[in-house]
Amino acid sequence: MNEHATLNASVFSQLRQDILTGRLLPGERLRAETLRQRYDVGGSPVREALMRLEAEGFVVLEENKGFRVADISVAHLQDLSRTRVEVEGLALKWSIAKGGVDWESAIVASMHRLASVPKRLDTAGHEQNAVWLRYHREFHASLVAACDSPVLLSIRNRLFDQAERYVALSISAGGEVRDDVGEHRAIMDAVLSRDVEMSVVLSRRHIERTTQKLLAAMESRAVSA
Amino acid sequence: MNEHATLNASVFSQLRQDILTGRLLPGERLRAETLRQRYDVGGSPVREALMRLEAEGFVVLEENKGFRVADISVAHLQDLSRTRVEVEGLALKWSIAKGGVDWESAIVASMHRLASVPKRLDTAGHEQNAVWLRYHREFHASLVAACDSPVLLSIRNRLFDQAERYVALSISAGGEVRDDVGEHRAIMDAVLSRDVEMSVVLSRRHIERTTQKLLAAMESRAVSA
DNA sequence: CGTCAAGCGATTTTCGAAAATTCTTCATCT
DNA sequence: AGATGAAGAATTTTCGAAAATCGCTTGACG
Repeated sequence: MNEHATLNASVFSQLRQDILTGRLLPGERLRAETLRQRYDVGGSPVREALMRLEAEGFVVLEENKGFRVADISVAHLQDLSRTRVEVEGLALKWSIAKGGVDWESAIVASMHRLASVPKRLDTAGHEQNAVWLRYHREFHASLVAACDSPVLLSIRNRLFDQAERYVALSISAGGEVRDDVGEHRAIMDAVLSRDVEMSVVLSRRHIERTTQKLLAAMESRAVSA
Repeated sequence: MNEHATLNASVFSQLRQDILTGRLLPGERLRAETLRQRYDVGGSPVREALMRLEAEGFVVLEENKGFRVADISVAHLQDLSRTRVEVEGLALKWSIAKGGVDWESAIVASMHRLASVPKRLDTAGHEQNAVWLRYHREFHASLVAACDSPVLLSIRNRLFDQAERYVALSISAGGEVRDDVGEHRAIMDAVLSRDVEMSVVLSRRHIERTTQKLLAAMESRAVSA
């Protein structure tokens, strides 16, 4: 894809992806030598990538003791959820206020794409999970795309990614992800009819329900690796 | 202070401070060699610190072309402000809901400290400006300290720091900062009487008024260095 | 038997120099 | 004159090794 990118950037996105999709587990130690081999680069790019990820909250640095993948916890997921409900709601509100026709069509388009992914996901190939996750992210992104606030959007995206890590971990640990096409369509309808109140409520419920599933999944199996 | 910290951490906080207080100006180029001399360290700590600052939005990296101090703009300040009003309001709401007596006393204490700083600040020593800025930050932090949401708080802090950069730049460019003890006391009273509605409104007005002053200052003198 | 300290191996952190890239200058050609 | 492009300078990016730090083992001593 992006072949001419700098090594640091490449390691950054790979590492980020590996953490986000659960290929690197929460709490896992990130030894410099191991990572250098894994991505076939020197120490500097690795270290720089880790620093960026630390600022984004995907990685934790204990001084002179090295990096670890950020831990997950019930408390953190709940906190994330609470905050996300508010931020997503706000972004939705602003987006509805400012969105035009092209914004609407983009929503319809991404909804269509999301709905096109086959339903059974849990035990099906990782391939399809990845596709669904991508369309799902893009659908939700399209809803708030018109909010016209880079600051708010970057916050939203950060929170979304953090939450998606829990989803990915829950999937990769054998959990099934609900593909509530209906739920998404309801949100879309509310948004397209410019019903702020309803949109925010449905968005909140959507997030809260997902959180409930994730919490259940976390409690069922031992949380710690 | 923290003598045993790692070099990277030291450079990070110094660099951050230099940007936040306007010793390094928006858009200014950050050459590796210059910074190495300035902080008397090798290239690695500098680079790593810059990467972290980039993720925090204080620095911009153009690949293979180096780092620059993040630009400021009217649009960004307005966006920041709008977002901050909402986030700060939410944090206030949650804090009021959960705060106990110790939270209240901490607020009273920091209000007292803030009010103790002499009024005339503009042309007075940089020293006093720094003290006021610190007490000001601590006062506002104490208001939301009980919100019990690390996620929301970290967002709030990030936004606060970004906004403070505009304040510092406006001061260092010769502007005067209003020290509205009354305004702060009004917020405190509303918060301590657990009047969420009033607290949020006053908080909003406080932020918006500051923003107006900053915008005026930005337009009066040429924005670009 | 337990505690403490010294030493050793493993790991992180930092440096200095090599490799790669971008920017500048200047000569050449149309 | 203007455009083109190739050599050289400045700067960023990356590497590999040195320096510093941490954690553990081992052995001495109370």
